[in-house]
Amino acid sequence: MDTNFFEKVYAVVCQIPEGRVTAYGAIARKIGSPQSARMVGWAMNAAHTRDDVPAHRVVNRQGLLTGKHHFDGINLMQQLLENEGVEIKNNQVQNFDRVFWDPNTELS
DNA sequence: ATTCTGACGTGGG
DNA sequence: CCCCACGCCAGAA
Repeated sequence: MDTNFFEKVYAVVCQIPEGRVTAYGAIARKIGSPQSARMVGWAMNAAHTRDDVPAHRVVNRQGLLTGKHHFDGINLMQQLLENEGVEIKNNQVQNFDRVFWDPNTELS
């Protein structure tokens, strides 16, 4: 929470454009800990209480909505993404390559 | 203080 | 191609 690590994660996640998704590893890489992808997920867990952090836009490397179970409803994450124009099928982001937003590439 | 687990990712067998 | 193990850091029991 107070740790700068979470702040970094929030900063990146918060910058994810609407209708786009990113991966935990991509964020981890951006903040300087490419192998700490787990922490990114953990940070999201804490972030899920914050409205400022669109945790629903963060999926795993496969494009799977792995964290959907942590949301209020199992469909909430998918609903939010679909609402933004992201097509989801069977917990998987369709056209993942197209909607994928890499903070290292797009954000610099 | 110690131990385990966790919304991942990569590498090796 | 499928399965297993390791690494990373932080928080909770």
